[in-house]
Amino acid sequence: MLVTPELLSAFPSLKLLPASTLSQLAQQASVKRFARRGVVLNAGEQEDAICFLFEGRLQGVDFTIDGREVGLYFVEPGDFCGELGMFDDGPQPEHVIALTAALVVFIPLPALREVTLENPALLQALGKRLATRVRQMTRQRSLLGLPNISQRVCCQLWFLLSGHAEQKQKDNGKNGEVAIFNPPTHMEIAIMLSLSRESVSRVFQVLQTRQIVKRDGPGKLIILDVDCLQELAEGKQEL
Amino acid sequence: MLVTPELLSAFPSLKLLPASTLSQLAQQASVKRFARRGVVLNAGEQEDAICFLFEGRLQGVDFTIDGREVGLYFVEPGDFCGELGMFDDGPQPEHVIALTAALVVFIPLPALREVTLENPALLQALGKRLATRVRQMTRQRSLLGLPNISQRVCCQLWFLLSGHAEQKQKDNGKNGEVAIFNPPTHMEIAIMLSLSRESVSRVFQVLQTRQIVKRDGPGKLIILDVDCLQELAEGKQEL
DNA sequence: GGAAATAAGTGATTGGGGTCACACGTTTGC
DNA sequence: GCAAACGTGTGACCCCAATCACTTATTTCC
Repeated sequence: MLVTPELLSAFPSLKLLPASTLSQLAQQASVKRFARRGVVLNAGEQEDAICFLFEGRLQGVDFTIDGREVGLYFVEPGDFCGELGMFDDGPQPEHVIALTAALVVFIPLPALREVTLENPALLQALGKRLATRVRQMTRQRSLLGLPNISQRVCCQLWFLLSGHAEQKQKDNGKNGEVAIFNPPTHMEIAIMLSLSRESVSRVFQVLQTRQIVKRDGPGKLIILDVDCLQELAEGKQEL
Repeated sequence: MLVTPELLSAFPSLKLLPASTLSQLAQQASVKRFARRGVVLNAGEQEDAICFLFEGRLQGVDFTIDGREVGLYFVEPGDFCGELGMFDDGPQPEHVIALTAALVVFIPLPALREVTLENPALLQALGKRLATRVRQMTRQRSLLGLPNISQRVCCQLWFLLSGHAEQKQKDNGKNGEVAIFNPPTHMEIAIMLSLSRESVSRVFQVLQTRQIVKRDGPGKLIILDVDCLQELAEGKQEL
């Protein structure tokens, strides 16, 4: 599949580049389709491109030494991943897999490096992404320190909510309802929080009977009582 | 206290700047002494400077919502911290406190930003630091997923070892001995790993009776059996 | 130097959450 | 359309690590 400059300009971080630069990048870029569970980036390998996600949903995952999967972060359309190599040539620290069928644009690192020489703004954008990532990881890290299990789960839900503010608000226009779209499965939440799947399931059970959240089919989790969820997340209230 | 360009050039990431730039930065920089436990950077505040550590030892710490302290990373002399603001103007995500008396050089962000316009290499250096940080956090994160407690502790020791490779090797010249200098206290290890202090203490007890590690006064932890520690860290051996 | 704070060692107790073992509904994919 | 895979709900059991409650170094700091 061919990559057009127009396609590239769909990405916020690339939009600021001059048209000539974009078409130059487009020539070296390639597009790849991934099936659900497809491996986009491999941990440990020195990847030679940054991946810009056009459609679908990716997740950064890691594996503990004993082989258990650990979810780290999500990549939504318009976002990118694999940017670490731009700065230190080190290996990709975590795997990136497709949660749904996905369309990914690969732009080789050397091409991008060349561009950054004349466009420090791009370097700045990549750095900003890294900074965001560090902030996210710090938040996530502090989550794992919580001794109370339900608080951990509620906090994670809270993060998922604030992480997708755009989506939430779009839906807000309809009837003020707040929801998480494509919520992680219980298993995914469990590995994100170093819990067992059953424990997550039990917490959800309580949240549902208490009318704090409600499932609306797969792919949509409605938050009925946002304030309560926040208080649970902050430990001001016990479940 | 006055900041000289020579002082600044002691920092690897600044050394690559031209002398004129350095003296320009030096004029705007300031030095501050901190006592043990002094607060160098405050979480939540939009700090306006990057801190270069000249001497002493700093630690990035966070607090869980319920008020417990969580150790995140260490800053050693020559290194810096507070670089996140360079990229996104966001608040400092975690506190940075002095573990020992420390001497810190503050360089205001605006001054640094100006410099990066002409020296993308500096931006690259800051980015590299961020990248390293992401890698560290990823490793640390995967640590927290380990179900086995002793493995967690051993893994952490293993990280501390590889993190200070320089120090280790310097000492290696003496008699092939491997050691961790200024090791975290049991309490500090506990909060890094979301464990109780007592549990860490008990793991250390076993490690010592098994002659795998040995205390050499405060400030030095000798690793007697590096291979064994590695196997414990990797879960190939049970404690 | 002596008091106070900090670090570390250790046993007893206990309860939270992991694990196991199922049942059940819902997708996915031949 | 049916089987297999996946996601979820739930009870029983039980073990491991947190907690508590001490003691004993070791540092730090007036």
